This record gives sequence, C-alpha cells and structure tokens, in this order.
Amino acid sequence: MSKLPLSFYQRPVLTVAPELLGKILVTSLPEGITSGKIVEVEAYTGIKDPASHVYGGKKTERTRVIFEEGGKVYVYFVYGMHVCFNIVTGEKGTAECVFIRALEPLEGIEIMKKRRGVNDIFKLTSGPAKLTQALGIDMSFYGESLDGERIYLKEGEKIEPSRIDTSPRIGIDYAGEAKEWEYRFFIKDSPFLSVKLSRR
DNA sequence: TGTCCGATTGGT
DNA sequence: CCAATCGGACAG
Repeated sequence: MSKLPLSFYQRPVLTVAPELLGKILVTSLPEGITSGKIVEVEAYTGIKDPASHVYGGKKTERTRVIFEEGGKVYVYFVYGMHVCFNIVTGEKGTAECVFIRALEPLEGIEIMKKRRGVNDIFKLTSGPAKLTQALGIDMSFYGESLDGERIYLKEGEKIEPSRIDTSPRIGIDYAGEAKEWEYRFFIKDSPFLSVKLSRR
C-alpha cells in the first residue's frame, strides 16, 4: 500500500477532510511502526474562520506552516502538556488545515500501549492528544512533509457516505457563530471516537 | 518582561 | 466540575 501523494492534500479543506476518514496515519520511529485508521477530523478553513489559529490572518512562528501548500504537518503544544496534530491542506496562499481528532488503532498496538501507559484499546487514540502520544508525534514533526519516511498517510478502507456524520467542532466556544458550523466529520459507527455525543 | 490562557485529558 | 502545566501571543 503506497503513500498518498501530496496532490491529495492540495485541494480545498472541506473536500479533503471527509476524504481523510478511513485513511491510515502511520509513523515509523525507532520503537517501530505504529498506525491507525482516521475516524474523526475537523476542518479549519482559514483566516476567515473564527475558530482557526490563523483567524484574521494571524501569521506567527507557530502558525506559519498553515500558510504553506497542503501536505505538511502542523503540530502545536497546548495546556502545557499536550501535542495536537493537523494536516495542512489547500494551495499555497490558503491557510487551511484538518485537525485529526481520533484514530482506530491498527499496527504497533503494544508500542502505543507503552507510550500511553494504558491497556484499554479504546483509550489509546480516541482523542487528539491521545493519538499523538500513541504514535510518538511531538513538536519535532512541525512542518514535516507527509510523504516522508517518519510520517505519512496511506490508502485505507473506503468509507461509504452513509457512514459519515457531521457535527459542530469540539472545544471552540470562543468562536462565536462559527461554533455552529458543521465542520467535524466522523465515522458514525466507530467505537473509537473522541466524544460519544450524537447530537440532534 | 509580565500576564493570560488554551482545537485536552483524567480524576473527583 | 476542576486541576495540571507551560509556551505562545500580546500588551506595555
């Protein structure tokens, strides 16, 4: 199974985000290969998106990679202890990214259990900061290309549209009306989601 | 340089 | 519900 080409990411974020469901995120590090199937993502659509880190055109040392062309890693450190992982999308000149919120563990489950310090498979990668810890993703991945050796995506299960649901994004109460936007995409029958709310 | 706070998690 | 824990953002 081959790596997804960078051209996959260099399309509009609202196209790429749902297509990421079912794809396999892989890291290859000294401890071994770990991977998981993407089951939950959120789209952050750029400088006009009040929930985005680049809202209003805010371009800083932390956010600069979001302005690059799609196919790069945007990671950030938050709450003094957590790393969150995003995939930059779109053409150069846009500032879009997809926030990866949950995976279904696949390869290297013993490595992931050791990194996470838990045995329950449902607690390994069912949250944005859990999956980075499980896959060994830290701030050194900032700006890395997703067709590299350490981290990449590969083709996975084809997800039928009927299995995909949407909801507002999680944890963005500061974003005004944007907190209602249906930019969270997830595989509705997955038991590995970060939150078990079904809404409506 | 000082203060404020978070696209979370895990325990109470 | 709330503490943990600290780098980035921004005001001054």
